[in-house]
Amino acid sequence: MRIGDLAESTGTAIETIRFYEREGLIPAARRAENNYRMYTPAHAERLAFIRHCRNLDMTLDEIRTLLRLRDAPMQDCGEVNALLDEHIGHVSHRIRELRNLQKDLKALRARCGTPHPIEHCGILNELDTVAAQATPAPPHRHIRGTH
Amino acid sequence: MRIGDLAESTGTAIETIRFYEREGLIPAARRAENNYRMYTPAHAERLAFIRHCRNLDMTLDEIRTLLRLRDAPMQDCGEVNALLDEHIGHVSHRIRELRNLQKDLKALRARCGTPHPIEHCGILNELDTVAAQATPAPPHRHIRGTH
DNA sequence: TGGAAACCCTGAAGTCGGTATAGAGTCAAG
DNA sequence: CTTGACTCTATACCGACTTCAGGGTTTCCA
Repeated sequence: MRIGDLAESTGTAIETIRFYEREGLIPAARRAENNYRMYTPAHAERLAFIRHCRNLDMTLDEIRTLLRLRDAPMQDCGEVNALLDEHIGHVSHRIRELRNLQKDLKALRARCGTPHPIEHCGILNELDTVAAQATPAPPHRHIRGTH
Repeated sequence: MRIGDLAESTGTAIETIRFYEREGLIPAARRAENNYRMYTPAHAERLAFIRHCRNLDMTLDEIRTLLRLRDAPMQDCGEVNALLDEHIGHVSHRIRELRNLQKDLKALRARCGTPHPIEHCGILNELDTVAAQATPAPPHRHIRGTH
């Protein structure tokens, strides 16, 4: 299986696969004579696992931990449970934040029903004067990922 | 007003102020003889505006647009309304996504009530086998911003 | 058979919104 | 006169990729 096939079968961009290899998330593939990467079903399985975790918005570090645990089948899975619980907590927290944000945005939007000259725009005036006490956003947040 | 005063009065890190200057969000400050940046209340106002917008999770590009509109008080503010509506749409969309995510995560978590040996862990098995059809996450999402 | 299209490779830089660090200059107080 | 607080520039770093430049390889179709 070549990298394009693996990409298609797992819904992953080719560059992302090479990136995961560099990051050590998937083992380096055996190379064919022309230096093309050749993959086995085991690679596809592991990559599918990773993509599923990414679909659940886990970080690559979290996924690395899960992979490590998965590769050591002797221990018990308490750590897996804990990681998942923590992740669920992160998501809940972010949802609460975004709901507060939404409340503020809608209140702001209500300041201006129909277009006015800009100098009398309720929205810009509010953004000018009001200190932002509600939901002070921590740095490095993304609402949307595209673009 | 020196940069430290401006930083304190607006709750902005000094490095962030210099970063905004490089990005063209605030005009370059006049320099004192010792090459220190000297700010006026007008700078503080503009920076407060920017920080308020950031607290509402707007991108720097969105803020640039708002600043441009604000600086041209002749036109009407229909574009301001539209930008805000679009932003509210982004936030709503993200909340819906995260709620779906949360549903999936909780279903996954329910697969493993108490620790088992890892090879029988319901969570890892589910992550292995289930294709991720629910909420396929677009790239570049952050649930949490800290760290 | 030839040449274009489709695939693959490496390495490096760009994205976003900052944060952190190194190394140096400036200024006021003790 | 030295200590500490403040400022400056320039550069690198964060996550999770994406994009680009510049090349090699394979496959398809006329």
